[in-house]
Amino acid sequence: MARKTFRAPTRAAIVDAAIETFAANPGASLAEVAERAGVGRASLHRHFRSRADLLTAIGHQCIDEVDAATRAATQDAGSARERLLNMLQAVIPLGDRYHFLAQETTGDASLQARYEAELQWVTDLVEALRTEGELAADVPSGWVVANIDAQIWLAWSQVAAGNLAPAHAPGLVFRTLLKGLGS
Amino acid sequence: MARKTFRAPTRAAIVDAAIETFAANPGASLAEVAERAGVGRASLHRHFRSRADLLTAIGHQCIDEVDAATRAATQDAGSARERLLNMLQAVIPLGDRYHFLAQETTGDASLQARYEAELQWVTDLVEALRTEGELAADVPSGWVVANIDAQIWLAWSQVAAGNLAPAHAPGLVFRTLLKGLGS
DNA sequence: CTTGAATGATACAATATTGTCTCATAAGAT
DNA sequence: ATCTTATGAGACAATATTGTATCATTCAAG
Repeated sequence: MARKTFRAPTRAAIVDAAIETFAANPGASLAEVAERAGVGRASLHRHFRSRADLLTAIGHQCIDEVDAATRAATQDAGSARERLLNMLQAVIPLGDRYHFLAQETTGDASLQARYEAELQWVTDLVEALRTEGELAADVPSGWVVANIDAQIWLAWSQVAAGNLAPAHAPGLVFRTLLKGLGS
Repeated sequence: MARKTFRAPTRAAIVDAAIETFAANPGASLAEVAERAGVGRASLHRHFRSRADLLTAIGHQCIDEVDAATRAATQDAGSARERLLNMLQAVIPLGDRYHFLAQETTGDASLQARYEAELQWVTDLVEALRTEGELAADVPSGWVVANIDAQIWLAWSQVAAGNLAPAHAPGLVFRTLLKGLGS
């Protein structure tokens, strides 16, 4: 009963390890995941009946984290512009997590709904940016949304590869999105 | 789709089918590839000893195509700015091909060398852009290179998804890269 | 200390994939 | 027509992965 509260959160450890493992190689075996989690393969199957179960749990975990980080970072923002920058600062470090939201196609309906809600949040942000005159009129909103997604993932991978300082990443993405790379 | 020759040699047909198949699902089986190529699985193995062999052949084929398209499109360009736009026009339609260059990690040394040469071409282009004053001083060249890669793939996938008109894609990417999405 | 739940190790069956092989056949060239 | 070559179909072994089951052990709670 209360036992699980105090014991090491093996379930969460497995999900964490799975996110890291699958981020590096989506085709990785469950044995690799278990090893990375420091857990026997049998225990993994005790927590997650099947590979699909694990993938679904990963999806929910990722949305939980991204949701929480985004909400906390943007609630005090005044303008959409500020909301974008704060969101970038919060989400870029979660790049691997964030990537799952866009990449992994799961059969779970509730997960799909949550992902679309997340996408809608970004779409709303883009519309707010447009209303505030931050966006060029001839740039489609869908392109802006796609670019935000891509830049978050790109920045994370550049940071992970050691090509970009973590502190500089959000500002650089913000600048690239709104003003581009030109002089 | 018009890329497919209607009476291609078997080997080329297999490589084409493999590119399409693996672009959609990198973990696809060789049976799926053979079926898509309209070829028996045994024949596939006659042309390519192993899965790794096929992947290497795909890599070389992709670099061949991207190389040829890039060279043809940029040889008459006067400025680096023009070279960038011409390159985007040539390469974005090859998005699936292009993606392999960045994604598939192969053990083949010669392939690796060719990929790095391709990367160097882009790096040289970026340096030329900088020399011509097209880039902001505070934007690292590595970030520009990474952005060009990402935008090519993004534009291709948006076109493939029907969210972006093929004719608009290169201009939109060019504009996004240099001036961003802001007003 | 005793108990009960969770775990690791291991064996196991079921399945999918890979790569090799054989054989009969179709297509093309001479 | 004959010969050569590539092919498709299928059998086959080897391997990897998945999911289940068993058993001894650990560890914390009572």
